[in-house]
Amino acid sequence: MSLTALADLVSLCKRRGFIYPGSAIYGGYKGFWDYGPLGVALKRNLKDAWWQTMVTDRDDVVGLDAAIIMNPEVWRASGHLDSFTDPLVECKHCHQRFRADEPTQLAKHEATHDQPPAWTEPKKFNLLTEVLLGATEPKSKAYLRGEITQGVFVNFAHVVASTRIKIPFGIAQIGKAFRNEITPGNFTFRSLEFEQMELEYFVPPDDSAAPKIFTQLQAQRLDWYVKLGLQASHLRFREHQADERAHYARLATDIEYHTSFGWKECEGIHHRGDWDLSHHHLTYHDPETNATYTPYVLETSVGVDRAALFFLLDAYELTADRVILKLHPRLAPYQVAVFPLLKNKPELVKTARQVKDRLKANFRTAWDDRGNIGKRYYAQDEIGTLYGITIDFTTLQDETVTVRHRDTTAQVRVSLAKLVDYLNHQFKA
RNA sequence: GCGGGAAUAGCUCAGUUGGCUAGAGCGUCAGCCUUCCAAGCUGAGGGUCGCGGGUUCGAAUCCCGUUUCCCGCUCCA
Repeated sequence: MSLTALADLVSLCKRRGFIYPGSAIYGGYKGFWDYGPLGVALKRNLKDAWWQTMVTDRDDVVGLDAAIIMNPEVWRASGHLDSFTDPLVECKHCHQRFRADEPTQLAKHEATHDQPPAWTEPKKFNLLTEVLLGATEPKSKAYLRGEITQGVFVNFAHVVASTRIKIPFGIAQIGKAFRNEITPGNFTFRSLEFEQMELEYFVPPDDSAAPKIFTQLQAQRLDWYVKLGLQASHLRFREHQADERAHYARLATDIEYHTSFGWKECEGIHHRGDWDLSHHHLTYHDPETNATYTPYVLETSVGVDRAALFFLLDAYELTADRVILKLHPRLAPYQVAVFPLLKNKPELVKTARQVKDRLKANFRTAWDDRGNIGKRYYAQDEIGTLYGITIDFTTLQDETVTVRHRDTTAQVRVSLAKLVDYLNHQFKA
């Protein structure tokens, strides 16, 4: 299957209310995006699915929601004030910019010029976003969190003390993070404000056991995407080489998705060792062995906006006569839509309303009575609604409705009494 | 930041060598029609032509500045 062109999706997202450019009426604002009615529904469904798998379904994981702004000392201890920077140099011949700390890339570029290499002095870009706090001068400088992870570490001892959870265990969190990216772009793929879903999993500092758990985590995470409908052939792992790992990582693997603009990272899985807890001077006391140690941390960090983008790209299908968004029932903004066959026949509209009211208790349900029936099918296909329920004149006689499937356009008649069961069965399959 | 392209209605665009009240199709809304796969009928609403300055009797159109978007390069959710 061909890859979805990003421009097609951007257009659909704006037109139908998934994602709009940020601050659009003032000309936009680079690196920021707003989610419309359908986009926020998709994103919420995605986060719910993740929380279900990573927290609710597990006995060894608890949730957390830490503050976005923390004591700046957190970022000093975590190493982000020093290491969360990209030293860049610019080639004086062609003005292209490169990371100063990647000699192989620099050498490769130097080879493309006949002239001797000429680089500008390295310039540091700290990715942390500064904020000024305080109602009166002088204000104090703080930072918007550059990753949500640190909120877990600073609460590690609280969670241990206030719950009865024991290592191995995890703390999960979903929330916004901010980075002064040098070049945002590719739609929502890289933006200055973005949302993350992360699990920090604490294990004993055992160098033979931890990598095994790390490997299991990789497999679990890949499986999550496939179960929610991403094509397995569009996903892959990419191991980080030693020289590209983040400052905290002992092992790092990305889950990447195949886009029209290349294989792009969706999720990072890191073996953070004891980097964070030891820098925050945190230890764990094992009540059974009476030992005290600094646990290792295995982390999985999903970019929610990236995942949403990739699910949209993967679901987008352009056929000869329609656009279909083949979203998984778990993720689609609407699961079903209810139509009166004709809107100028009050008895059809009244019955359709009753059906809609009944379904909305069980499913995310849309209503549409514009134009004609084909138009409504088209419009619902385009936003991923799985089933169209049409109330027609036969419904008034025998209490059956037409159920039309998004992907196949096949129709079956189902009795109103069995409709909820029928749909539940379809969504489970 | 550098190179290239662009900005006119919600979307896709037209707008002549500067010159009538800036247009079209689609979409939206209202009404009509329509007994299952959009693009039938009638009407309405919607734009200080990205923003700021300049030239001119007159600027969407010419000049300067600026912002934003798209493609490429470095940026590890």
